[in-house]
Amino acid sequence: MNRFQDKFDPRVWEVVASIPPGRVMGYGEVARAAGFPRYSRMVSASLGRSPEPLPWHRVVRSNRTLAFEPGSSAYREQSQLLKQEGVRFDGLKIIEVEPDDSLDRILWGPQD
DNA sequence: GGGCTGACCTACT
DNA sequence: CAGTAGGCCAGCC
Repeated sequence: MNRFQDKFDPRVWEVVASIPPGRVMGYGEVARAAGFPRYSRMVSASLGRSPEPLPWHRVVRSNRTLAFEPGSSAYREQSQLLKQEGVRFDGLKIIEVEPDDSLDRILWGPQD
């Protein structure tokens, strides 16, 4: 009964909520992580119907571009939210900021 | 049942 | 690296 729930599946919710700030995941990646390979389209449908506020802006296409039409209000909103978290853009493509502890190491020393 | 749609993906050219 | 083609799955006529 591993079946995607109508409207919204809590497993998708958990996966999306677990994406740390400054990092992004593809729709397909989220689907796999939630246990539903090839359900990328359902992930997008779920995000729009989430009952709770989710960091939906951290979910992007597998090619590292946003899923909205460039210039649309949704696109601007998502890109702004991502930039606030330190994500950089090279035109339409996202330059994912590495988990980059390089700076942390300089400031705080090796974590280990 | 058949056909179209969508915040998609992979493979191939 | 960009563009195209075919595949995927649930929801709604």
